[in-house]
Amino acid sequence: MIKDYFLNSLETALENAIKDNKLGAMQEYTKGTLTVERPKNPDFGDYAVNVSSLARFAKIAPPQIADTIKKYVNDDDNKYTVIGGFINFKAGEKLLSNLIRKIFEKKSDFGKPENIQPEKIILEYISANPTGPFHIGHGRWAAMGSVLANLLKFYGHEVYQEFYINDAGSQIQKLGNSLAIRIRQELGENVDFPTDETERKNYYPGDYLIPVAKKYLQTHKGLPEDVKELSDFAKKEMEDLQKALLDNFNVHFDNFYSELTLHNSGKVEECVNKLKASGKIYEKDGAKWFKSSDYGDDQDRVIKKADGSNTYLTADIAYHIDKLQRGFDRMINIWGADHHGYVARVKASIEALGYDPNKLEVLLGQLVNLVIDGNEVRMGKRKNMVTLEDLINEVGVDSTRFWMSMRNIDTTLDFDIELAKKNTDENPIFYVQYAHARACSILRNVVAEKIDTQTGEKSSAPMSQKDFEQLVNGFDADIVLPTVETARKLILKLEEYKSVIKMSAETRQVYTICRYVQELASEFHSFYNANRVISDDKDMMKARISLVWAVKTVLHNALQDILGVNAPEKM
RNA sequence: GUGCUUGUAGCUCAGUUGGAUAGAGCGUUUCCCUCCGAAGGAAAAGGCCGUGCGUUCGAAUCGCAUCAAGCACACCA
Repeated sequence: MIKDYFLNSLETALENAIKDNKLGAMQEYTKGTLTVERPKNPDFGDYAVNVSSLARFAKIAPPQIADTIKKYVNDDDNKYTVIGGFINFKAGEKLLSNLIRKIFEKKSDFGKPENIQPEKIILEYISANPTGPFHIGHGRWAAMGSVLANLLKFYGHEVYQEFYINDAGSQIQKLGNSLAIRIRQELGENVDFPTDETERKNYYPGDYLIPVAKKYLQTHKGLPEDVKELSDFAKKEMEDLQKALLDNFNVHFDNFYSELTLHNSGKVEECVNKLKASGKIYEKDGAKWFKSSDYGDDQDRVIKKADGSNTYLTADIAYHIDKLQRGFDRMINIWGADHHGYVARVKASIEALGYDPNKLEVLLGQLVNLVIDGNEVRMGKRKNMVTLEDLINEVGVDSTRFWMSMRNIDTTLDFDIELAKKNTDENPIFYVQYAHARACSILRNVVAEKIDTQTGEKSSAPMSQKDFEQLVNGFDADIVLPTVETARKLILKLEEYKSVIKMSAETRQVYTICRYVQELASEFHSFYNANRVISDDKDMMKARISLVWAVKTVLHNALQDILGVNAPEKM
């Protein structure tokens, strides 16, 4: 790639200069000191290296170092200029056109790194209670998680996506009790949820259990003797609902892991025993405590309550140990920021049980605010609850996925419903999809008969289908040469794709892909407005068609394969 | 009170790991279709990078302090 080529060229020049002893005491210099950046001012060039970082080794002023290195560069195809301590690089036509050839060669693999250490990763996200519908906050984890999974897979890792179902504990009983009330209401009884606030907390008074009650009565006469039967019924219904929604949202898990099976299999008890054996458990006030403070947690945690039951943490420890025992190299969890206090204690338990706590990587995500009519509506309050399903129905799958992924995970996300619905450039996903559709449209017109709207006269297509296929399948780098100068910025943006993928995958920040795709679309729209693709100049036309095809390919890859949204050919 | 996250243009946010004159989009103003999708493009205006010290050749970026916002501090899950 262009960037690597430039860096390589400078590094060899530098090494040769050192060999000739032109740069003073460079013993401490190690390869990798030089980094390539984009110059702020495009007049300087396409890429630049600041040699100031070498000054502390060489004890020579940066401009002089730059001059010396430049003298050792042996490359006539590209332009090197020195300004102050910077060596600027302007790629020659050959290098630019080769980049386009690369896209033609690699197609959907363009941007994939050549040699990375593949890891076996288990990615856990959403992990909600099966006690109700998803809210919009879950939507952020769903979108980000599935995009991250796509990204890491594309990057070369093996990714296993898992959803941990919190189906044990008191909330399931609450669910059953709530369903019981809904069923009695269906049977005509005059009952309702308690109005007293503290008592009401023992129920889920949302409307969503009404259809579940109706469904239950289709196969059952009335209330069962044991409320557990209702709990199980409602739980199953909620899980099915959640799974169906995820499917519709283009989020696909490899496994749904039930917390309950963890308890029933004895794995939780086993875990408690192992912790005991490690000597990190003590008793206080009738409960058993894990000395997590020995491993950096700010206080110790209860592992077994005074009544003999396990805490949520205990199960979660067992769950993470189970992941490790299944042989994963790395565990990545996406958790809401409200769980941040939880990270230290889980890591502590992993370490106490003899595993490497660094294998667990927790991505803490800030929450989502809904913006309606320009006003922020804070989520979390029950009365403001908007379900993910409502949101998707309102703004669509693609827009929801994109909006949920487009911000840094560390910042609270303002989801503006009105904007996300718009079919204009105010809505970034639309802008990007439009660029793709426009590229497709041009490629269609290239091989289509032209009809004059005034006279109705038909004229032959600018290019035959056969010639077009030949162009796309047997690409020759020289073809694109005539348009390289006019498309410099666009080609450089295509070049950037690989490093965006790399950075995004390594920092687990998926929003950079969303940004990139907007920037590429923007460069493409500019190019389109400045240059006619279809023209009588056959060489120029071929060159520009190749370029449009390359842009379309990269947009398509990023949209469909990574972001999991449509790359429409028409809209 | 303690911990985590965030303060950058009127609004929403980037800032490639410390480098050249601080960057986009929206909004505002002006211009661009006889012609491949104007659902687009070109340009202008708009900044004490929350505040104050410090670290060094050099800070939006690192450190300390401080102010403001959000979240969390259970034998709940």
